[in-house]
Amino acid sequence: MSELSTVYNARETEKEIYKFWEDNNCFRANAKSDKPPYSIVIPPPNVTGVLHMGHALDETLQDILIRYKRMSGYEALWMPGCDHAGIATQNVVEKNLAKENKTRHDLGREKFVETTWEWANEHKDRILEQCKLLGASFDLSRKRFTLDEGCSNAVKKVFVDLYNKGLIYKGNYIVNWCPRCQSAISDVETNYETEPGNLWEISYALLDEPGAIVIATTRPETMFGDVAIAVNPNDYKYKDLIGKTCVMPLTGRRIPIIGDDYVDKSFGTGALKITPAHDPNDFEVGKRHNLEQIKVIDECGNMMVNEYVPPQIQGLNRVEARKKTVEMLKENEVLVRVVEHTHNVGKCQRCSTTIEPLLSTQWFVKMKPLAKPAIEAVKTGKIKFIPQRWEKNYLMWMENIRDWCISRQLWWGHQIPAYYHNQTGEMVVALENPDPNNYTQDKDVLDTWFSSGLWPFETMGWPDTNSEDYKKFYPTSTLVTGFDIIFFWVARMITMGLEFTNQAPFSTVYIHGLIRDELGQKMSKSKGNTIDPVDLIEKYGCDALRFTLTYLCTYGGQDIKISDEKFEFGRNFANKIYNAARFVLMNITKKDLTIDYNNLSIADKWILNELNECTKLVVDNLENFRIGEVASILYEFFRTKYCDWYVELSKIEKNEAVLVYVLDKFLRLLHPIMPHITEAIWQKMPVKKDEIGILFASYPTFDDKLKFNNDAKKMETVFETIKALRNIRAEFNIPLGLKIDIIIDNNEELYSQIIPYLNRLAKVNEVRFEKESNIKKSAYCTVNDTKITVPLEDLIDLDQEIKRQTKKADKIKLELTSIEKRLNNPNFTNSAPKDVVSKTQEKKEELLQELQLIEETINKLS
RNA sequence: GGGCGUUUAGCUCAGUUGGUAGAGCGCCUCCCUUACAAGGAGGAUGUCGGGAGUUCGAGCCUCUCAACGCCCACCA
Repeated sequence: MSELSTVYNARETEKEIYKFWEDNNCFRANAKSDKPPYSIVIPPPNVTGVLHMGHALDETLQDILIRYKRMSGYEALWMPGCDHAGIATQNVVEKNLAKENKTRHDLGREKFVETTWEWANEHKDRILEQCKLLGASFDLSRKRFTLDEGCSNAVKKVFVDLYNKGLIYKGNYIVNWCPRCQSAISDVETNYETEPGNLWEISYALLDEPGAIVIATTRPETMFGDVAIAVNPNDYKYKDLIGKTCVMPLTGRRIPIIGDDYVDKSFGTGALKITPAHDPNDFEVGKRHNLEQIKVIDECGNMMVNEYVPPQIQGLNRVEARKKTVEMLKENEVLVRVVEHTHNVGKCQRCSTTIEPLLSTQWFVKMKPLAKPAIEAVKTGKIKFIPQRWEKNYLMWMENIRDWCISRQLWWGHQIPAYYHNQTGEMVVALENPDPNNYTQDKDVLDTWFSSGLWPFETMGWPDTNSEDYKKFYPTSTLVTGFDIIFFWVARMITMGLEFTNQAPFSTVYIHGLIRDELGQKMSKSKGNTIDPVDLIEKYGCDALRFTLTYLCTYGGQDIKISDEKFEFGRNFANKIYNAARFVLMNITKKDLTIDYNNLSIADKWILNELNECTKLVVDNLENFRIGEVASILYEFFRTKYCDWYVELSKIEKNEAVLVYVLDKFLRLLHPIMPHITEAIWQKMPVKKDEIGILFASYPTFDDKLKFNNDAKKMETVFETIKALRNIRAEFNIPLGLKIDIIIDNNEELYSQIIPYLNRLAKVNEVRFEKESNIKKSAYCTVNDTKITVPLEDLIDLDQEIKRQTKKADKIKLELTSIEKRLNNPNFTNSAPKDVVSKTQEKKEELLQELQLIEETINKLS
């Protein structure tokens, strides 16, 4: 903190402070500590990732919880790390190769993986380094990578165990195939987009008799893989055709007409071509009817070269193939009509390429048995979602879960620990290759989410359940993430955690909203609407970024709309704190700053009471993950209570011990949200410090000895009075230089104590206590049961004052009417709780009294 | 098709067991009062999306309608 500048230099301070924490190893958790554990594992950012606003929010919230618990007597561990991000990383490296006109096949698998490791090692720390700019207090000495040795061992063990339990199997099924990634992807990695398309109606002639059956399809090129035409058995139009045979146009292949309930009579023509090798539903129908599976599109998205595909179409890519097929159908006059039809098309989440449903041999996890305990854990409350509504979402997905396709035809990732005998083809699933000379490992790697599903325990040393970290920090406490990866990640961690550690991997899942731009749109590079958190940090400071995000983060987990300017809010607050602290510290003259509880002014008691109330609220809200509320409570307390009133009052009469005490506690309360500025100021505080930094200082809690409710109430009266007098000054344009006299008709004991406050804060000259004042040319204000007269002579326009008072009276009358209506209603007085009734009664009396005072005033003026 | 969310001051949004509304930004007036103009003082602004119901009393609970958004399913 410079003594000169009135503007807080956030970046300079933040860099200095973060370095101080790092140099002192402040974030290193001690597995041998006696303190109770509190642990969070970071949602591992992709190694390809660059810090974005989503991370900024997610990391900030985790850091707040970690710092809060660290100050509250817990051994807090925040486990950092990165995800190897199979497809994403492989894409990046392949793109780099493409620049040299090479493909991964030019390098070969071994060399390619080596190259990818090089790239990963170079970039592995990039995003975690960026997280440091956010003030993250994670323990980098424990940093992990989902592809490191420990994680690899965990993955192998889990795979082998699941296989041995019969929960992993290899099978031939329809998968979502991305022709660009050249890999199968899972259902959750497939997004559906609505696209305009056509419904082509094609006529298949009946065999050996006149007539034809017309089917409708959105993918005519797959017709060559047809093995049947299906109709609904209850469809009178087609009923009689079941069992007959028809002839496929263009190829002349004969296929049966079958009946199946799956067919929707009302859609299209009511007749459906069955292509089991290229459509998941057709696959099921095909199985029910023991039909052949004919693959006609290959893994590159090209039409296959085989006897099923007409020569003109063989080898064409699927787009050209469709065109050509339609053309040929037209020529053969079997294209009945083309109907425009918008439909949903599966896209690869990574590269947006249209998915090709494809028959393929893949590895799957049988999810139903694994899901069961994972459902129970949430239903019984072992795991709680905040906000709770996400539980429903999670349960719905888990209850309808389908098997998880875990094999990927990539080179970057955990290679599947299945080994095939070179001669016999016999398969062995084991931790190690049983005999490298005779067995070859499965070529496929595992879905990235397979290893991240183990993240909470693989990072803690599992499968070594005796490791210190595992014993101390597992299960973890809270998981913080956005709702977009509940299925991808959270659900899988829960299933895997329960299966392999017999414990829920965390007890609370705190789900926050997503960051969006001002218009509520998702931020994306292609839209060009991204805001770079690093830029914001440079411009406004990290604490400002954190505070603003936190303030905007509501309990309901609503998405957060941001724009650059919104962060001025946090910056301004930081600046305010800096200046207030500077002022307080500049004015400390005493060595002994112990509070003398026998010698406190009502102002002192008021601020201590307010601090205490604020503390209670902050702690309650932190415990309940109402973090946005915490930010707003602290903002309100500091600005409107501490700065606007207490510090102002201290210019008149100060209690240095209380000034410092409140600032100290406030800094501690705020530290989890704004760690740097609070640390920087705290280091300069003249309080006894047992700890190296505020990050280890004890978090304040509610304290009975700070309860001063009565004095606090009196002080509120004082503030009311000052505000009322200021209001008079403003309304009658009384220049600040011109002091006013006031006449007070009541409550002399209190008012005589606060004359200096009135002098300074309302520019009052003389205070007189008189029951009756006869000075007509006055402005009036009432505070509770007290009338205050401000003689103004020529400064006052009496008509204006009458208007002012009448307006007030009207407002009170309006409120009185409503209150009286309530009180006169026997239903209210009988059925409402007694304290509500008595409070209403009190309110009525107060209003009546005030109204009386005002009416007297009006009468006098008129 | 199923589920969820949102609708409150010009804008962005709070509002925790139902007791008649708040903040930030913006706006108007005044003030460079020696911590802070990234500040201070004062002020204006709302039939709480529409309708119905429960209740003594509804922004909050129930039903219904509407608009916008999201998720799941993927009827060729």
